[in-house]
Amino acid sequence: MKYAAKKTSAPECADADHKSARRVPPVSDEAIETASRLFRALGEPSRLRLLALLAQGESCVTELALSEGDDMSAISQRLRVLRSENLVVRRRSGKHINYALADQHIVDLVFNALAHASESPARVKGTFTK
Amino acid sequence: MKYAAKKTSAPECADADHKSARRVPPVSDEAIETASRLFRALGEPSRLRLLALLAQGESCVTELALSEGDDMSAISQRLRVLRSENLVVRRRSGKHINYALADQHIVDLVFNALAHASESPARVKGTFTK
DNA sequence: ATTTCATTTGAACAACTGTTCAAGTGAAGA
DNA sequence: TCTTCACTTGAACAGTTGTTCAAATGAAAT
Repeated sequence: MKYAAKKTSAPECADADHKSARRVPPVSDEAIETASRLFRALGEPSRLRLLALLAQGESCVTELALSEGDDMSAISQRLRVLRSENLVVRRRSGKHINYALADQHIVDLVFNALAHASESPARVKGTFTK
Repeated sequence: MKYAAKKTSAPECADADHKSARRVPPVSDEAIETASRLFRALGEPSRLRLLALLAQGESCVTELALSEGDDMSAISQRLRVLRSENLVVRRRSGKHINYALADQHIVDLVFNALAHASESPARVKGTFTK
């Protein structure tokens, strides 16, 4: 059974002094949608690896397929979803089509996450933290 | 059919001068795995909304359920996956259990993505750019 | 002790998404 | 023009994941 939003009296959860915190502009539904699509595109090892490769410089499908040890079709499918979220751009160069990360912002996102991942202490499984 | 990794001669794709680019330490498989799990957890509107709410300050399950107009069970399930990726922490406060974003790093990730999403020009569908 | 309140959990089901493969496209070279 | 090369695409299938609901837990109040 769903609750009615913002209806009943507030359940004074936290001690008042916690409600201070950050001042944040309300987030539009559309921004949420867009951001979560972006994250979802990043949320697949096979695609993230591709981005990590592209972070070293642009590369064509054949080359990526070679690095990944997978066929072009598979790579191309992955690049398709990355492209649909504007994470990568392509341009033709002779017989090949080169892909590159779309912009610095993406580079940062990927590196931040990878950096965080490299130093993060594995997943939590227990019931309660202390 | 899969290609053998790093086998055959390189397919001189890009013009040599593009291969310059960024110098990047190789990324471990584990970092990729961890980072993509993190992204996947963020890649669901329902969960991302929860994080956006928590970005305004800690909150209990009842409160979140009220804001979201959904039942506690649903919220709790979402918090479970957020917690399994260390995105949120919980602590008991009387009868309630309060959740909060795990650390500043997460706050940044969420805001960066939301900011980017708010100014990004929708998804690409066309075949070729230019 | 017993009940109640706040939250968690497991299981089932439906929806979604990644992979695979065969067929299609289109630029470049012969 | 015909062929080849590099890449893309649609469709099918399987594995994954979010939602839902009923039952379980566990701290606090009676």
